[in-house]
This record gives sequence, C-alpha cells and structure tokens, in this order.
Amino acid sequence: MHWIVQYIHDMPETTPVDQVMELVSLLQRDMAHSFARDGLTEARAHLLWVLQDGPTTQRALADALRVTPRNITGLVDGLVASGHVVRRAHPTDRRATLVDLTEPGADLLRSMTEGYAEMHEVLFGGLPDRELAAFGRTLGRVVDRLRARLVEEGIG
Amino acid sequence: MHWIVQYIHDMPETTPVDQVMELVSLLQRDMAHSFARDGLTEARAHLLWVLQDGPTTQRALADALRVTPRNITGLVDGLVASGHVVRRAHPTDRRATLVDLTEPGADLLRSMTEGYAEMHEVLFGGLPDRELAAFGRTLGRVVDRLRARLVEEGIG
DNA sequence: TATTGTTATACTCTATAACTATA
DNA sequence: TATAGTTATAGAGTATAACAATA
Repeated sequence: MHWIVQYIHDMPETTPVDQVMELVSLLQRDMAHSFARDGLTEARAHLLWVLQDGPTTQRALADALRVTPRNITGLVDGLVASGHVVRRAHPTDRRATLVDLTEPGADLLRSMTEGYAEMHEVLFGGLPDRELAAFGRTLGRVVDRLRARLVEEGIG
Repeated sequence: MHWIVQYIHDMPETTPVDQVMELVSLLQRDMAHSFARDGLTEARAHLLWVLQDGPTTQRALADALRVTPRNITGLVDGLVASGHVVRRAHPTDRRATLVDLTEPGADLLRSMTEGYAEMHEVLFGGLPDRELAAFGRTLGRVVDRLRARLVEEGIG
C-alpha cells in the first residue's frame, strides 16, 4: 500500500502505519507544549481533565488515569501547590478525599476545553464533509480493532 | 459533526477529535505493553529503533530522540547493562562515541520491526483498498496540517 | 572557540510494600 | 475483612550547569 502516500507526498517508504505513528508523535509534542505553556505536566493535565466531571475521589482518579493510588497523592500534591485543586472531605465516607477544582483551576480547564475544541479546526478545518465523514467511519473501525486487540491481550 | 460517529457507534458525544485522541491513547498503551514484554521502556525502545540506521553517535541520538545528550548517557547505560548495545570508539573523532547493536539487540530490533509490520494487519486488515486509500489521503492531510502547526508554534 | 560526552544535582512520574484510619 | 489514602523506598526519564577531552 506504499503507493497511497507516495502519490501524495512522494515519500516512497511511508505506509499508513507510519502516518498513524507520526500523527501520534506530533500530537504528543503539540499537547506537551500546550500543557507546559500552562505550567502543567501531561499527568497533571490529565488529572485536571478528569475533574471536568466534578469532584472526584483519589481512588476514582487512580482508576481513570490507570496509575496506582500512590501516584495520585503526588499529582494532587503538585496541583494543590500550584493552586489548581483542593482536597475536601468526602460527605459520607471519612476514609475518602474529594479532589475539586479551585477557581484558577476551573479557568485553566475551561481554556483547555477550548483548545480541545479548536483542535477540530486544526486537524479537519476546511475538509469537505463527505471526506471527514468517511475518515470518521474508517477511524471508528480502526479504533474498535485496536480496542479489541488490547482486550485480547488482557491490557484492557 | 457529532452525527458521524453517532451513526456508527451510538455514542452521542464522540467527535472525530475524540476518536483521534482515543487512537493515540490506545496505541500508547499497546506499545508500552509490547516494549515491557521485551524488557524495554519506551525511551529505550525508541533509541533501539533509531539504531536501525546503523551505528550512531550519542549526539545524533540526542537529536533523533529530542532529548539532551545527558539523557542519552543514561539510556545507553541501561541498554549496555541489558546487553542490547555496545559503545565503540568513533573511527575519526576521538570525542565521539558510536552506539551499536549487539547480536541480541539486533534480534530484538528485528522482532520489533516485525511487530511494526503486523500493525498494518491489526489496524487495517480486511479493509477495502478504496477505503484504506481514502483514509491514507485524509490522514496525510491531517498530519501535514499538524506538522505545519508545530512549525508555526516554533516547536518543530 | 566549539563540540562530545560525562559528573553533579534536582524534579517528575511511576511502582511496590507497609501502615493508619475508616467502612 | 476490605477500602482510601499515606509514608517509605526505589527506579526511570527528563533538565540544567559545570567540566574534561578533543576538534
């Protein structure tokens, strides 16, 4: 299938898998840059992102970020120090801690959400609707395949 | 454009950007799992991958991996300890060190290359040629846009 | 003077294990 | 007993700064 990309970019060795890998690499760099500009690391940005859904226990954050509870302690410590979140007592479970956004944290999350929305324009702006629709259909299948593979391998 | 994915997956809030982000997330997890199975971290796997092109100076590795030369010292130390690479004297520049694959390192790189080739089947196997071609065309444009954005922002 | 790679130091993310408080 | 979060400890990746050897 080399010809697909050859035709467009004249890069004789580029395959669709290469394109996907480059997309991943570019997106990682772009996001890391955005987060750093906001004074965030990727892990802390991820945690903040999860807090969109409201105050969350550290246990739930550990599940969402797929890291151990111990890591959440450190990430929350950092975000408390930077003034983005606060720890609050859980109303019914005295073992648990709720992590909640501060006002500056909520502001930052809002700007992150706006950046996420702008990503649509960056990636797909000006693309014909039919082309975008077809792309979305195929991408949906690819994502489903990959998700199935992870489940198969017991990574899910 | 929400309807695109709604139509297929009945996930009312999923956008093409969400799909791309999930693709990135799933691929990261899949790769991290593969590398760990081979006793590698992502950073060391990346370094090994660059060595496909032959013996390489640490300076060149730093550029390829986009990290400081100091980091390369640590990564190469680890790969030397695990027996995957060796340091060799540069034939003409006595300041420089060439990093080269050992036989076990070359074997592992070969299996990584095979895994990369199999990724085509995982992601696209069974997809009609026309659909894959269209996907590759659109993905090429998306990657180009993203690359341009990074250059614009001075990240390139 | 500039470059290559190192030592020294520090920060972040990650993990496991042992522990306290609570359910 | 089980769960939520912490302290203790360790390893890996990253960075800057200062340095020695070489170009």
